[in-house]
Amino acid sequence: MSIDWAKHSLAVNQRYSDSLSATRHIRHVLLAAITAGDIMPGTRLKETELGKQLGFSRTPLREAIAALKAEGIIETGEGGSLQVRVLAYQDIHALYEMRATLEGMAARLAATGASPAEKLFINEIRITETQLINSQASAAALAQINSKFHQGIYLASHNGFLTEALDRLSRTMVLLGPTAYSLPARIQEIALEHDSINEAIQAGYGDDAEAAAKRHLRNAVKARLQIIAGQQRGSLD
Amino acid sequence: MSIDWAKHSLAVNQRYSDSLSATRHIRHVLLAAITAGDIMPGTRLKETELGKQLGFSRTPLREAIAALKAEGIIETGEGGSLQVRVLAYQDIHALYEMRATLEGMAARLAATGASPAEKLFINEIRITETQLINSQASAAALAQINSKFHQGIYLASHNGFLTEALDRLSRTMVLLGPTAYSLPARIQEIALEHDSINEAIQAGYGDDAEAAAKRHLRNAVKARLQIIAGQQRGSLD
DNA sequence: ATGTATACAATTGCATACAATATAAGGCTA
DNA sequence: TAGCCTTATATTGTATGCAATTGTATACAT
Repeated sequence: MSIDWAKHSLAVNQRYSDSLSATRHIRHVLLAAITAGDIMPGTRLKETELGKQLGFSRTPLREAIAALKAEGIIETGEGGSLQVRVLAYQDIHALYEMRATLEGMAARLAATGASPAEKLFINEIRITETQLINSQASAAALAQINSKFHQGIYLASHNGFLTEALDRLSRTMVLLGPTAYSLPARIQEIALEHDSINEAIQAGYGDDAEAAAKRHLRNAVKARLQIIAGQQRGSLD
Repeated sequence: MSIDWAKHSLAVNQRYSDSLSATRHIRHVLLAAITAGDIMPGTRLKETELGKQLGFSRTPLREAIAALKAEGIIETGEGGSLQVRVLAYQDIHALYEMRATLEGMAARLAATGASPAEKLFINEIRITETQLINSQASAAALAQINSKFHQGIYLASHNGFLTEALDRLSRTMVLLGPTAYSLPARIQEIALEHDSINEAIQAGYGDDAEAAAKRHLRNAVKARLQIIAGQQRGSLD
């Protein structure tokens, strides 16, 4: 059975107006497929097969994979075979620990150094988020606005390396599976936590912003563990 | 005029016992050449030329470059041409700001979570460093032991993502040119700063370790700015 | 029946060949 | 002479083919 590559491919083409090179196109499509859960961690990827399915030769495919390997999304298994990276249990803690530190840093920098326009922008996203929650939007829509909120803070930090590191972590996070928005109880909590981050940023309180962001992430781990506990991972395999 | 690739190639082969694939070999050689200053930021890299000089075809070369692009060491200029990344002045601050946060985090985690063996290991490196300084070792030797000291702390943090992020930053730092060990006055300062980091780690004081690491990095920026100011960058280019 | 060796198939790694695009030079016209 | 279009060259992007390595199945021996 095969994956619906056309869907992801189309989405990427729309987003980038068909202007991407094959290598970059493939990279985005693979990330989209992993994010969507079409390819699970541990899945073995065969170059010839993938190339045929995606409609590209192996050369750009291999370049895309080289980039994803450098990012830690794809890893080489035994004997050089390719597979989607499998995160160990303790990796989850390490991942969130990193995010807590970096999100804290970003929130602090946004609070102390964001321009008025950037603060307005962040605040606006917060308002939209509330509206979406109240109108009971889908988990996907909420995840998207959540992503925008955080992204807005990253950019307002005015630190390209920080932004890139956080983007990278986000891409790695997709290996963990469904987002916290699959937990109804968590949605309201997230809104409140975002609120305190936003308020600290708007007021320009660096310490508060950092603390709020760290609290937010600590709670996120908790939610994540709950999700994992819910997935009964059989010992077969 | 050409670069002495054989030297770097040999060094890589020795370090990895010729066991690397062409792609990885090339990646290491390119990094070594950039670190050594044989290829300066902004230098245009031509695939055909590089491939011929390195003795590999363009395919593994391009894969190595794809990985380095993903890491932000190589960038694509106008029209898809390749060049070694050029860091802007403000990038330097962003880079050190990131390192300060992450080194602080690593030092804290090392202080609170390192095993006795790890603490001993870090302490031993510190002792070796002092001996090297007293025997007036070369800047290269000092840079190497410095790297070991920091690496030891990274590993003791028991956080793979943090270690990787810091390694990545270190690799990006080579784009800045010569290390701070080219400043004689800075050498003693570094030793003292390392000492306070080490002491806090040995004592298990997380807060102190983080603070000491951040101080260390703040002073490092200062030294870096001094080096940059020393390089008269004429507008002749 | 189980363990091992060998042969075969599948897959990755690398090299060469071709296509598309950008850069630069030269000539033409205003 | 300046500006622009054309063409030639250089360089990157993609495809295909071959070699080497690894995984797997089958047959044989213990």
